[in-house]
Amino acid sequence: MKSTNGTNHHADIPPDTRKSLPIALLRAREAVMAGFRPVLARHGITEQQWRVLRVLSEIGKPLDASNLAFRASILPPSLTRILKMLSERQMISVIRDRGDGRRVLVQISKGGEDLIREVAPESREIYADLEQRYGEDKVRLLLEMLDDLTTKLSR
Amino acid sequence: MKSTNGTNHHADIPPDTRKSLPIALLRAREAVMAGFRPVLARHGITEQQWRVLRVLSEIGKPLDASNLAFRASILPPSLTRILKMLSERQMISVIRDRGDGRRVLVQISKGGEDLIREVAPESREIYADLEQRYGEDKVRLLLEMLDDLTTKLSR
DNA sequence: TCAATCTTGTTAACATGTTAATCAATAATT
DNA sequence: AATTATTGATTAACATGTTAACAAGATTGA
Repeated sequence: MKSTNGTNHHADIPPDTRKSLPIALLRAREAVMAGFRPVLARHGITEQQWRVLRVLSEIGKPLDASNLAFRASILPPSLTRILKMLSERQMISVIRDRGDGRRVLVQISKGGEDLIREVAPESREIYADLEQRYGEDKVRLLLEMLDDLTTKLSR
Repeated sequence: MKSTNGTNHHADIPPDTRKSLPIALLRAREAVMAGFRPVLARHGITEQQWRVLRVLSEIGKPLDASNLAFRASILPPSLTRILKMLSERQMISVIRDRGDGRRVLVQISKGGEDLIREVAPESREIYADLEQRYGEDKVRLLLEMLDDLTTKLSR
């Protein structure tokens, strides 16, 4: 039994924060977003709103809220609030499903598409800089490992 | 120029969410925390409060708020609120620095240490299960890559 | 058919994230 | 010493995360 940092006299209970996967993921995400957030902020949009718009743009057709929430990795209660915002700002259109009165169908509108076209160049620039700093192949490998981890833990 | 998902007719603007590092990091973190959160919830504590307690326990001596915020990866405004909670629940003690009246010194107290001892076994169990599912060596490699990424982007 | 159940989305309540403004204490400058 | 600038922490304001409860529409089964 050995202590890894010299200051924790509880031995290995718990592992120190440098070896914590949740914290490492949080910090990495924070470091990545530090480059992106200013770009989005300049366009008056949050990271989550951006994710919603991107998913809708990729899909290209009306999507119900549950599916949208899943694809954008946003919880339903948050999505409800975000849809209200984006709808007021004319970036999306929200209508009730004719066949199933519970469902809400969301579609990107012209305002949203315009915003995406505005932000995309800057976004790609940031991402290119990231790949250049960290290594294009390492980014690919990291993505693969993260996806693998997510898959293996979701069962 | 090729489309990667068949539905995005904006070509490569922007890369689809499956290849997005921020989202991959978010999902991975979410998958990891899904196992961990119930444990903390059973003990009536949030993930961030747990991080604060762990850092204080590892350090083992009074720490000023700025340092604590940095080590726990929590922003100062959030930390202020968290310290108030933990202090009311007798998990930490907060005093002003004698030498520098601006600083606040935080130290874990008996209640906090007790909680850590309670949660630690379950925590290790979850982490062990994670390592077993994903692979011990892959966890190490992933931690290393994340740390590398964070470092390279923070300059 | 109709009551029980399930599903979808929303609301509620509280905690944290995020940025900007503020306040008090210290340090720096003249 | 008095003024100014900087620093550390807090407060404010708004957006999201998180869990639980809820409401309304759809399904099921007796």
